[in-house]
Amino acid sequence: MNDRKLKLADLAKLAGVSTSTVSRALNDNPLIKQETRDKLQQLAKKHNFSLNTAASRLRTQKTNVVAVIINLDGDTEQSINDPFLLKIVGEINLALNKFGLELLLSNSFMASDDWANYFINSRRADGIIVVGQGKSQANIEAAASAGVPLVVWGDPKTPSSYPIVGSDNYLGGRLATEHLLANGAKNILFLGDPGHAEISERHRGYLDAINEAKATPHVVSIDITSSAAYKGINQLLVEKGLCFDGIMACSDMVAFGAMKALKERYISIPNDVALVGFDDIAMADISHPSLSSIKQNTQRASVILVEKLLAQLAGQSVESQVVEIELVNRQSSQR
Amino acid sequence: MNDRKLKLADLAKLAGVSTSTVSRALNDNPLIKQETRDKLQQLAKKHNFSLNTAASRLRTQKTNVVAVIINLDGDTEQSINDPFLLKIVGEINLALNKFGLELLLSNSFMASDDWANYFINSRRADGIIVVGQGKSQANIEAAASAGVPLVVWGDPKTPSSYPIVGSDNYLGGRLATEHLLANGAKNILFLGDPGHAEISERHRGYLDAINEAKATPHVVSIDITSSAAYKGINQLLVEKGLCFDGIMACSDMVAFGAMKALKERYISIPNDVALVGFDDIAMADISHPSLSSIKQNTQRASVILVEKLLAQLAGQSVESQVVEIELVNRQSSQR
DNA sequence: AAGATTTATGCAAACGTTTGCAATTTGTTT
DNA sequence: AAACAAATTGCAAACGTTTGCATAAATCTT
Repeated sequence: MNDRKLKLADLAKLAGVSTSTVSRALNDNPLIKQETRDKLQQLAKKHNFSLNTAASRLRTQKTNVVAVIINLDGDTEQSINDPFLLKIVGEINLALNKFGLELLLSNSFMASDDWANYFINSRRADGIIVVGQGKSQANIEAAASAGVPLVVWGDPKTPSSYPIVGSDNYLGGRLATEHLLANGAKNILFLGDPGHAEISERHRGYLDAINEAKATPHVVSIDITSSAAYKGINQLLVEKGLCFDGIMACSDMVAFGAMKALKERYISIPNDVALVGFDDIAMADISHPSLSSIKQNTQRASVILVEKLLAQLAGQSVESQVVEIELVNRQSSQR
Repeated sequence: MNDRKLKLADLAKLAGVSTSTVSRALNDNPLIKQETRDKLQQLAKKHNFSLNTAASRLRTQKTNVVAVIINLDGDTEQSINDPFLLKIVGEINLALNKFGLELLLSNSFMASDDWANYFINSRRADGIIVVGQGKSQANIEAAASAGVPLVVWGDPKTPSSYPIVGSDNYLGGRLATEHLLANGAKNILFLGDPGHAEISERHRGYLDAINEAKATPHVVSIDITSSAAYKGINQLLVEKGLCFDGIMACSDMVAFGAMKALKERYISIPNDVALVGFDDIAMADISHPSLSSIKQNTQRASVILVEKLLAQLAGQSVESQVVEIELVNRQSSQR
């Protein structure tokens, strides 16, 4: 770094014009003659100039920043390490960049009660994307009705005053279960936590499919982590033996936990037990047997989340939206 | 939201004091009488007041924001989905929060050449944490010597003018290999890309261990993804048959790719081939067989990264640092 | 009890942009 | 060529904090 930081005024002096002109030129304002704009933009590039965002945010009252909050329930172990959550964050980041926005990441602020205030009132960000409804929707509802620009990744069918974007979890649960039934499974376990918003929908889908097939539902309610799944299936096997021949797991990580418990007892997947997961994380394809799963279109969902947030910031009213979902058929359910 | 946004001046009027007093009180400045401070802080809380960060950043020239850049090589497929990279980001976020800093996430800006300028000159962030050296260190070097406050997660033994924090990759490679040798493996493959900074160190460790044991090294050079590993091992098996009895994989994801190829051919792990990965991601524990791996202490590393960045911002000169590393012994290498 | 300290508060000038309005230049019409 | 319209630029006032310095109030000193 040669000299100290240039400001707009310095650049203006260098070019022999006013700061207003430079400001407008750099923002490509058509008020300024094209020729002047080009010249000034080149000059800026040459001197490695960039606007002071603090000043410009102060003046415009806009930040072009979106806060992304990973909303983990305090009482679950589903952690920041969950590959699916992190995948979503990655996708959201790309989507935001596409719109010229930046991503302020937060995973611990949801706990403090005034998170909305913290981000919005303080003008740290223009809006908030919450990843995951968890069990505590009241929290979000309060912020939304207080006027905080807010969109949520979660279950779009949850009634809410804020827009929720997410997969058709009901359909996902149904598809997975029907697929297991079609592959000859009769006693299908639902493995997950039906108290959790998104998962309760998957559970509904599971139940409907089971009932239509006149089969018997059986829910193993566990915390949504692989280790809880491992323990849960293990315990079930110990207590009741192999009393099932299919598992609909509420996430891929949960499915892997179950898979481990089964493999350890030499129970064949998919022959003895057929297995379908949810999320279609990278690992699903690389595990052995590969894991059939319900694929959520996170990429599309991320773009929609951002669009809805922008629309909301522009004063439009926005609705929840379902994004398509797809069964990816792999070895774990094939027979 | 009832009325429009409060500012410092409004709060001051409400309390019947000057804005200076309120400002100082909210920043817990000892110039202000304790009693007054308490009173004003309560008032602020009551009215849900928070400072406009744009204004305060403009005035103080500090943002308390750190930009985190995920540095992916353009030509590798090691993607934003790599669980390990994302895990690190999560840990860094926690570490930053601990110091009262915020995290601005970026995974696509490394491509544009003036990223440092973009973040620092524009006062979007006070400093930068780059996750991963990739193959393009020149890029970072240039920024660092231009005076950009910068720390890197990578291989600390790489000579550099900027501080690098990371695991003892050489030792990791050595430990993994020695462990395989101790478990009776004679022909151990190194699976990974020795052109990559961190991995080249692991490779060195591998080589030294192999040579000391008077064994023969064999490198399968692949892109560091599970699918490349899968294909690589598959191809090797097709062309030369089972010509090895141990694999040191340069990451867990790579190990899983290899594992799949082996399992598909009913090659037993660990009996026919012993396997050790690197990173110790969550999946290592839940796979079957569970994957032995070299565990990187990402939590500690993250704190150190932040501390070093802060020290650098305070004008101190900082050095690269190695964080401890540990072999986690699981089924995939046990015999 | 009056001066000398110490403690607590207020004044006002920055920080670097953006933008409504006024002023200037250029082009168009009669 | 004068009068008008359109295009281009500049002036100056915000945006909401923080902080050096000056001032006022309280405490101490002799």
